[in-house]
Amino acid sequence: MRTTDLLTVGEVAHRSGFAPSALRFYERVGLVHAARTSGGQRRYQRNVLRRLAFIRAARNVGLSLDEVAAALATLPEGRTPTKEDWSRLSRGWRGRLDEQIAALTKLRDGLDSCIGCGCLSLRTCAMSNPDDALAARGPGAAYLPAPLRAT
Amino acid sequence: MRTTDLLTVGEVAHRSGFAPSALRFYERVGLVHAARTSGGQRRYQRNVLRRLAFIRAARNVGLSLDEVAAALATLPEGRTPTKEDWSRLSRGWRGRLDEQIAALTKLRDGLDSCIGCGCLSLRTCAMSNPDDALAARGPGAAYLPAPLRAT
DNA sequence: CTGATAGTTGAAGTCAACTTCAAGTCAAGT
DNA sequence: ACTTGACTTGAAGTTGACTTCAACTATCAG
Repeated sequence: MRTTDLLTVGEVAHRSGFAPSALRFYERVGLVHAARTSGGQRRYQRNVLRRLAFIRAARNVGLSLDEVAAALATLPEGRTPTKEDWSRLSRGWRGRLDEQIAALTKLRDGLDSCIGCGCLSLRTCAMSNPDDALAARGPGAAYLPAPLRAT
Repeated sequence: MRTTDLLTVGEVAHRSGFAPSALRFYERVGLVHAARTSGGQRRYQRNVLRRLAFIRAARNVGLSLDEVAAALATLPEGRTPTKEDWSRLSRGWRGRLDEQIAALTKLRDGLDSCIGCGCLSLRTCAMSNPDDALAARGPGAAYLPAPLRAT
C-alpha cells in the first residue's frame, strides 16, 4: 500500500483499535468522515485518529455515542480543533468520574455493614436498597458495567 | 385480597421493587419459583423476597443474571438458606467493588494528567488508552454503566 | 496482467435484561 | 351473580453499539 497522507480503513482500524465495522458504523451515524477513492473505498485523513481517540476516551468515561456526538458538535467548524478544544471537551469528565467513584465507595461501605448480617432486608439493607437515585433510573439500573465484571 | 402466607405477583412486585414482567422473566429463566393457584395465577412464598433482595443487590454490584444464577446455585438444597448463606454469597463482592473503584480512580488520575495537554494520543494518553485489560474485553467496553450517566 | 489482500454494500443478527402487547381469564368484595 | 381490578400467555419489541454475512469489487506488488 502506497504511503500517502490518506489512510485506509484497515490502517485506521489498526491504529485506532476500532474494528473496521465500527468505523463504518461511526461513519453512518456521522461521528467520523471519510473521503472516497474513485473505486469507492474509504480514505481517512490523519486527524480522524484524534477524533477516534476522543471517542474512545469518552466511551471509557461512560458517555453514550449520542453524548459523544453532542460533544463533537461543539467543536468549531472551519478549522482543525486545537488541543485546547479537545481539552475543553474532556474537562467535564472529571466531575463525572468523581461522582461514580463516590457512588461505588458508598456502595462498598454499605456492603461492609451488610456482610456481617446477611440480612439483605429490602427496606434496610444498603446493598439491596442503596439510598440514591439509582432506583429512579428504572429497571435494570446497575452500578457497574458488564465489561468490568468478573474475569 | 386475602391475607395468606402466599403472595400474588402484584404484592411481590410492590414489595421487591421489581416489575411484574421482571418477575415473570426471572421465573422463566429459573431465578425464582412460584406455585400456582388452580386458576393458574402465581403465588409466591415469602422467602422469595429475600431471594429477590439478593438479586437486586447482586445486580447493583454489577453481576449479570447468569452470575446471579450461578451464585444462587451454590445455596444448599433442601433447607432454607441461613443468613450465613447469604452473607457468604455477598462477601466476594467486596473485592470486586474495590477493583472497580481502583479502576475508576486510575482513570480519573489519568484524566487529570490529560486535561492539561489535550493530547488524547492513541498510544500514550491515559484516557484513550488505559493500561488495563479493558481493551481485551472487546469492542464497546466501557468503564461506566449507562444508568449512572449524565442526568 | 495477475493474484493476493483488502475493501465494498445493505440487511440482518447479537447481547442483556427486560417490556409491551393483545386477547382473554381469575379472584374477590358486595 | 356481577363487576372490577389483577392476572395469564407467547410472541414480538426495545435499546445501544456494534458484528456478521454473502456476494462482489478495488488496489497494488511483482
